[in-house]
Amino acid sequence: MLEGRNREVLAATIRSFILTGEPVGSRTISRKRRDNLSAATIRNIMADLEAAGYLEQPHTSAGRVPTEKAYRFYVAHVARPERYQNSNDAELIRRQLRGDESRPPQTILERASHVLATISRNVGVVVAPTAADLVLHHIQLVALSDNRVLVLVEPRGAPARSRMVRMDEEIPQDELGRIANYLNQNFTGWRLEAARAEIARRLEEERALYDALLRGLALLWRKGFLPPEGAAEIYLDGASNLMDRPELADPGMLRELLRTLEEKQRLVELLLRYIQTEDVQQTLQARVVIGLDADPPVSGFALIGAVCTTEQGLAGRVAVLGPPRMAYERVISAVAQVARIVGDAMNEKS
Amino acid sequence: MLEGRNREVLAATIRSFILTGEPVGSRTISRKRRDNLSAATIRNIMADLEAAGYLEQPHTSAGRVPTEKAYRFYVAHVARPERYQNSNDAELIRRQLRGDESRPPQTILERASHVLATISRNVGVVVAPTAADLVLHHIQLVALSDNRVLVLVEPRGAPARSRMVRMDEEIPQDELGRIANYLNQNFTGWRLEAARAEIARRLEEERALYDALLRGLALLWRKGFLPPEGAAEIYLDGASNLMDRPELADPGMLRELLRTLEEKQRLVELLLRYIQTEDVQQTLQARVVIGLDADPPVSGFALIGAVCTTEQGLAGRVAVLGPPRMAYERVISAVAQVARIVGDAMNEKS
DNA sequence: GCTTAGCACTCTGGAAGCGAGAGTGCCAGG
DNA sequence: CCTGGCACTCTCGCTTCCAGAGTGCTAAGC
Repeated sequence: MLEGRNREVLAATIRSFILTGEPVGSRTISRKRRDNLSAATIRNIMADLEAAGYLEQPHTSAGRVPTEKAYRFYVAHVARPERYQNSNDAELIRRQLRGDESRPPQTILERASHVLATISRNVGVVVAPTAADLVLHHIQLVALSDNRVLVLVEPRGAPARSRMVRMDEEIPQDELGRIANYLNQNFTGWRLEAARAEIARRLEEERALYDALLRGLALLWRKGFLPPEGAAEIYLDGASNLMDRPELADPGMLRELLRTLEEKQRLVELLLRYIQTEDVQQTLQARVVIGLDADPPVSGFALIGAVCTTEQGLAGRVAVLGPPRMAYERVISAVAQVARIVGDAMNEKS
Repeated sequence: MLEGRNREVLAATIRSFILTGEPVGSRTISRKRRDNLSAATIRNIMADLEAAGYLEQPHTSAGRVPTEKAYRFYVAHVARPERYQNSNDAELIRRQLRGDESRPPQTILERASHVLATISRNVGVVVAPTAADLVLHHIQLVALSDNRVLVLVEPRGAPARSRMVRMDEEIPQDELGRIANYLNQNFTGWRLEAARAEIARRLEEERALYDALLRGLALLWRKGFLPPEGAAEIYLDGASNLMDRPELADPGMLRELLRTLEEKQRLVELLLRYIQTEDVQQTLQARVVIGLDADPPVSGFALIGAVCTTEQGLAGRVAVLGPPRMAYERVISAVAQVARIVGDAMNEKS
C-alpha cells in the first residue's frame, strides 16, 4: 500500500494529468507542493512509482502518465466523492431532471444521459429496466373498435405498457374481462418472463379442455399480446465529446469507437455485465471500472455507473463511459445523484 | 441548358468524383470515353464547364471537382433513379423492415434510419409524424386502481397513444365513459391541436355551469391528459459513417458536425422545413436538396428525403443527410422505397 | 542518508527544404 | 476543331534540423 509522500506525489500527478492531459514532469509537481521538494527529489519518487507500476512514460524524455493501476488506487484510496460538492452540477442535474412542463417532454432517461454527458464531457448512457425483469401487477384488457384489443400491463415499479393487437375475430368485452381476471388471479406477482412461460405451458397442456376463456386467451397469445421483452431501451448522449479527447486523436480508432457506440445492443450488455446491483465494490453508490475488459474499441475505457432501483427491485442503469482520464470525484457524484433521481422518478410513476 | 458533349463530360466527371472522391483530371475522362477524345480536348471542355460554374479546382494543378450547381444539374437532368435498380439494396430494405418476430423488436422507424445509413454510407434520419398533426379518431378513458386513469387516444393513421394520469380524487368509470363520449361526439375528426385549444376554450367559457361531466373533464385537463405534442420522435443512425469521408477530414469541423447531430431538435426542424408534402421538385418521390442553407456545420450538405404519408395525410419523414458527394440514384431509390414501406406500415397499424 | 544542483543525454514536434508526380494552360500543326 | 508537346504550378511525402522539455546520474551539501 502506498503511503506518505509517494502517495501524495502520485495523487498530484494524477490530478495534474486529469486536468491537462499532458504527461506531467517532475518540475510541475515540485512547484505545486508547499514543502518545496526539488524536482530532482520528485524525480526519484516518480522513478519508484514507475517501478511499482503506477506511472509510465510515453517515451524516454516526456513526463509521466498514470497507469490504470494508478487510477484504481486513486479511486479506491484517495478520491472522496462523498465530500465532493459541486453545487453547479447538482443544480444542473436537478433542473434538467425535474418533470417540468415547460421543457420538451423527452423521457427522463433521455435527459439523464444528456446531463451526464454534459457534466462529464464523456459519453452518458442510460439503460431502462428490461421488461423481462418486470413483475406483473395488473393486467387489463379493453375491447376497441375493429376487433382490436388494448392490452394494458401494469408492472410493479415501472411505467405501465400498453399494446394494441388486432384480432381476426371479435372477442366481447365481458370475455376479455374474464380473461383478465384469470390472468390477474393467477399471475400477479410473477415475473413477466415466468408468466409468459407458464401461460404457454398451460395453453399447451390444457389444449383439450378449451373453454371459452382459454380459447380467447389462446387467440390473444397467438398475437403475442404480452409486451415484448425486447431490446432494452438505451439512451446515449455525448459521443461528440470524445472527439475533444487528445488520447483519442487517432481517427481510425475514433471511427471504430463511434461505430461501436451505435451498436446499442453491445452497450447494453456492457452495462448489465459491469454494473450489478449486488456490487460491493461501490464508491458512494457508483461502481467504477477502470480498464474495461471488452472488445477493442472500448477496451481500456473507464465506466462509472450506478443501478437505479425502484422499491420493487427493478433496476435501470445510468453510467458514464470514456477514457480513464476522468474527473472521478465529480463524475461519481453526478452519476450517483442522477441514479437517485431517476430511481425516485420510476417509483413515482408506478 | 447543357447539351451534348459538355453534358456528357460533366456527367462523367461527377460520376468519377462520386466514386473516388479525388479531383478528376482530363486524362481520366478521356480514357473512359469510347469516342477517344484526347485529354487536351477534354481539358478545353472542362475549362468551359468551369467558366459556367459547374466545376472548380481545389488548386491550380489538381483535377476538377463538381460544384453544387453541377450536382443539382445532375440530379435534375441526368440521374434516372426510377430506372436504377439494385436488387441487393431493395432486398436488404425489405428484409430489415419486415415486421419479423425473430428480430429485435425495435420500432420500424429505428430500423429505417439504420438501413438508410447502411446503404447510403451517410446519416439516416427518420422523423415520426408529429402528434400535433394527428387527427383524432377515438378517445377512451379507463379507470385503473389508485385513482389512476388510462387515456387512450387513437389518431387516424397512426399508432394509438396511451397515457396514464394519476388523479387527486377518484373519477368513477361511468363518469369517465360520459366524458369520453362527449369528447368523441364533439372532437372526432379534429386535429389534436385544434381539439386541445377548443377544449381549453370551452372549459374557460362554461366555467359557470360546471356539471359533473365538465368537472371531470376539467380535472383531467389540469393533469394534461392529452398526449403531449412534444418533441417529435427522431431516429438517427450512421453518424460514424461521416468519419470515413475525406471531405470531412478536418477534426474541428467533424466535431461540430457530431454535436449538431446530437441536437435532435434542430434536425427535426431541418427535415420539416426542407421536406414538405407539397413539394413538386421531386425526383421519384424523393426530394433532393443540395447545399443546405442551414447553420454552419451542415451548411453545404445534401439532403435526400421523402415524406411518408398515411391514407389520412399524416406525414413522417425519412431522409439521408451527408456531404453532396453521394450516389444519388442509389440513395434516391432507397429513400423512396423506405418511405413507401414505412408509410404502408403506419397505415396498417392504424 | 536524504536532498539538491548541475550536466549530458534523449526524444518529440514543428519548420524548412527538396523532389516526384499529377495536372493544367497554351501554342502550333494537322 | 482536334491533338501532341511543353513549360509551369501546386501538393504531398520525405528528410533534415533545431529548440524545448524532461530525464537519469553524479557529486556535493545538510
